[in-house]
Amino acid sequence: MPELPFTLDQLRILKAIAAQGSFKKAADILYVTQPAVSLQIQNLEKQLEITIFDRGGRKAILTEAGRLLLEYCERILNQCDEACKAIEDLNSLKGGTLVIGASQTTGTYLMPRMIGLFRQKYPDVSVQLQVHSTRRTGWSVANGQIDLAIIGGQLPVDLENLLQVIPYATDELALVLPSKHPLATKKELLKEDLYKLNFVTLDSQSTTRKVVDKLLRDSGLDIQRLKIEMELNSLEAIKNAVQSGLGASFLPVVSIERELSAGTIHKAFVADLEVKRELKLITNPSRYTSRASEVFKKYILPQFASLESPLRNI
Amino acid sequence: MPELPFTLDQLRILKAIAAQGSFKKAADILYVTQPAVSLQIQNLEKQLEITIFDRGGRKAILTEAGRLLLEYCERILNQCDEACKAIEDLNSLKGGTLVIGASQTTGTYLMPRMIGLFRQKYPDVSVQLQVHSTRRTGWSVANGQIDLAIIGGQLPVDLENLLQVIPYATDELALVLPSKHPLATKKELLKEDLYKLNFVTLDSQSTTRKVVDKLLRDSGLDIQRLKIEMELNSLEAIKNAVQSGLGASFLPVVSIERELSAGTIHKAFVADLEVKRELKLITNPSRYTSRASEVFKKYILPQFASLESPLRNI
DNA sequence: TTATTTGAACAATTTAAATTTATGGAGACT
DNA sequence: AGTCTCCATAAATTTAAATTGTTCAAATAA
Repeated sequence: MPELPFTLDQLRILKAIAAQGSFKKAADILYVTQPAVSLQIQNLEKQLEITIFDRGGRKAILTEAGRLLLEYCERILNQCDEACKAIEDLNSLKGGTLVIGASQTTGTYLMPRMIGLFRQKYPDVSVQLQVHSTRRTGWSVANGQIDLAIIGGQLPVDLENLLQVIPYATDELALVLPSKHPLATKKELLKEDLYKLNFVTLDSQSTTRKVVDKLLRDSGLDIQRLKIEMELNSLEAIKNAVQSGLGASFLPVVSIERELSAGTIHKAFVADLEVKRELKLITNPSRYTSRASEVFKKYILPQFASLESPLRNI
Repeated sequence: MPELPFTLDQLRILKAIAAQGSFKKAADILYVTQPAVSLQIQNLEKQLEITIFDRGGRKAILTEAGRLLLEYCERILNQCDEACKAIEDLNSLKGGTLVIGASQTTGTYLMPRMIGLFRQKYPDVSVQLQVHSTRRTGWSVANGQIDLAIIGGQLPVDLENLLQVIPYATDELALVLPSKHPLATKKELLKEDLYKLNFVTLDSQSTTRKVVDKLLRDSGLDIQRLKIEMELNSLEAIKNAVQSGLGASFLPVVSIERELSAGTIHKAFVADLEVKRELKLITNPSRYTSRASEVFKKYILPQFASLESPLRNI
């Protein structure tokens, strides 16, 4: 109801006249006819109940009220230009924020590399990485706090239906032993051998632990018979424990690349046992996808995706 | 040429939706229908090539780009409101500037009182007083540097036609003597007595001086025979000179009110001689008249105008 | 001076844009 | 499921703005 007493077009015209000192020249610059300019200024004067220009002589000269209005006019138009520029920057990825979610594993070992690559190409987009449980990450994606996320665990069914879940990569969980362990010399272990090992595991709440337990059970192992030396809540801590000879563990291969090449840890093969989990990309299809998110999904993720991932076929 | 990518109305709608969290509620508040709101936002999104709202759920939620735009939006709309307020203040005389011109005499003795009265009623209007020669004042009024002026001299003819000249008041130029002067005792002087006096006058360039000379000449006096003791360029200086007994002078009565009542100066009457000049109000009819100027002319000036002035009949 | 030019105002017509009415579809609440 | 709310869409109407053509006044030039 509180009608605005002027339009941006009118302000633009006002500015042009003030700059040119003439209605006609302003009209030429704005690519309209002179009467259009006259009318708009007349409307402006009528609505504000002021006289803006002295049109007596050859030049149009601002009145006091006109000068006052012009000041605001310039400020307003400047703000408009700035707003446009900001929006353009956002569109061309020269600004904005990308919020990525990840589980402990991917957040620690995969994301830093991806984000590095992204920031190299778009240094003006700030990226935020949120490492949380699969469950919490799922909810954050659902309500828009996170643009996209990669998870390794299973989503609650309600979220599963709400979100777009795309298979992204296979994360192998390798059995690792201290490099000086007696069994480290064997080329291939048997499942039975596992019962002889002392395990250092993640705590039983963690998604990764649950996944490992399930896969071992599925392959016919009795996980109750496995000896658990200790439970830790950090992969790094487990790695250190294994390297110190405290026991064996199932760890994501991405997390032990460096230790393997340094030879400080041993990766064992177990016959007829593959402990693998699917990493999945989750997004919220019912929400706006930012340009940054779009680009990340299209150009960054595929470079790290496994060959079978749908993301490869873009 | 560079078309604006949005209108103030669109920004207003954007703000309302953001505040209400709903297209419909925003429409209600703005007293338009819901489709009008939807269409405008769609136009905005199309023109800026961004998505502004996530319309999935029950609430309309801003996207990142939307939040960015909203920031600017609020700033712009605030500036608009401020501009309106400033203009309103100007209209209601809660702001603005009034520039008044005056000659030495009126500027010194009359204007301060008038301006005081004006400022008492409209303390928010700043008033500027410019004391200049009649000629220069006339030109300033002509080209709009001065809103209105009161002059005592004769304008050049070209200006006379260009400007509106209204008789304002009669300024009597009284013959004043040192109070101890021998002739100060006489009830009435004769014109002949003037030749016996030593005069302290304004310098010959001043308008007041010219007016006095002309009037004396018109009344049959030979101004060559008048003895001029000295020429000063300030009325105050002349007053002091007269009080010190250095000579006589013709001074505007308005400038010696205080001295007369204090008895430090003597006002003499000369038979068959009236030295009076017309003070005139000049304005520029072809220029915009500010509200302040209007009010000053209408309500302040008449209180000091002589009975015959047209200003009285308002 | 008169003639010519230039800039702004005015009126009527055309063109464009925004709003409304009416309707359909998707999600949320009972 | 059924209903309700909210937003999108389409066609029609209303409203506003731009253009064309013309007049008028002031400034410039002959």
